[in-house]
Amino acid sequence: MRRPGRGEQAVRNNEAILVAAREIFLADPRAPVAAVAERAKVGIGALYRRYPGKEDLLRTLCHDGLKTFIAEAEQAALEPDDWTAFATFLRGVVQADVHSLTVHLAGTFTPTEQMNADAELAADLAAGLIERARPHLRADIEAADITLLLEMCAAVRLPDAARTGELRDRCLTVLLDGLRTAGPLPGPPPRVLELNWRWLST
Amino acid sequence: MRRPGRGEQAVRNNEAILVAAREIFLADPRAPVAAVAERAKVGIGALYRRYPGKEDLLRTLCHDGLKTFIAEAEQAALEPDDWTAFATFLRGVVQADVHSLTVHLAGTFTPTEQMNADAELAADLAAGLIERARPHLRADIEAADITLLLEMCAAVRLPDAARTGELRDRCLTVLLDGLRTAGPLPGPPPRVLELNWRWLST
DNA sequence: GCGGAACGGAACGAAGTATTCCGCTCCGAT
DNA sequence: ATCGGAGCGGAATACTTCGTTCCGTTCCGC
Repeated sequence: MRRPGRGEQAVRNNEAILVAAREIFLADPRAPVAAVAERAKVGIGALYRRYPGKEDLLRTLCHDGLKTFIAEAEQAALEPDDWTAFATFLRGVVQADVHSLTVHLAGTFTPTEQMNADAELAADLAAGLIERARPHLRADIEAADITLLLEMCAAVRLPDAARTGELRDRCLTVLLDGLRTAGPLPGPPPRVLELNWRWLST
Repeated sequence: MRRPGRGEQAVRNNEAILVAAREIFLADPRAPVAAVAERAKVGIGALYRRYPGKEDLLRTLCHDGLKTFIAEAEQAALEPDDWTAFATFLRGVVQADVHSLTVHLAGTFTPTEQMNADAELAADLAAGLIERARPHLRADIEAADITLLLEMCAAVRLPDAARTGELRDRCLTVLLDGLRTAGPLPGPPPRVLELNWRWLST
């Protein structure tokens, strides 16, 4: 079912804009919309035809990331070995770079109802994986700690995306090994509200 | 040796501006200069009397961070136990939040010759501490890896500075434990040029 | 050929912000 | 008392930077 000419271009643009937006906004969350259009090799008009405004584009991007997170969690949950499931989950999420989106774009748009629901689902799935892995984890690790660790991995960032992935995997390995040791951790674990501050209005 | 009146205020402002600038620019590297003045309870004029332009302020701030880094390294090096020296160094640097400055402000100004020299000294001091700790570290850790781990800790950030410090310590503990385990790490370690890309001109 | 869907990108207007400028205040010396 | 000027505050200036709109053009499908 091949779409010829203009129609074909339109379909390609749909994709190209999202890919470009991801690259641009991951590199700089405050980048101008025009930069996305340029990267996508598309006129600004073509972009605004699809998204009523910048905020909608950001929202879509972030929601996509959330869906990826959920998909990774569901995928990893299929793994029978508890620790492997947990590690696979973390590696998948880190490689997908989901948290860069979340961390950088949080607060730049108001989430939809659907996004909130998905976020809750995502949290539940993650909690399940962590619970399964708990026997292998140091005693005082909580789910909220994992969020923090994921954000830490997202902080590893180079101009070269592929290399960034390699280095993140390297860092994540150190973290994972650190999660299995026995000693106590200092201070109380993060509370949910402490992790969600980016979303608080204003 | 008390300085009365205007002179007293001037001295206080010197400090107030730097403290305010640190807080403001750590929270948002692109914050307007006016925000610093407001936070410091100082007129913009008072600020521009001291720094010819925004870039000079940022440079000063970053250079101060570099000096802090050096001081922490020298301080930690006094510790006789190799591992304790290493851990003390990392905890000190993380608590001082040096890397937030580096990571966020890199590229917003051109470094002075003195800064480059200090940066080299800092690298040497850090390398010395890492070398001392090497017997306790997993085999394939390199100095450049430590830079990355410090940047990761800097990514932990909350509105409340004190709480941020607590959580960073928590995360750093996981990392430190991960650094002592035995397994191999995936991928090649970061190269120096990969870590310095933020400084490359435009 | 025609109509309209889709495009590209110039132009517009609202913000935001680095820096300048100037009138005012207060200290210290004469 | 008075005066000079160091230091201050913050309004005004002069741009720059975007988000968004608009319109002429292109290209299919009929």
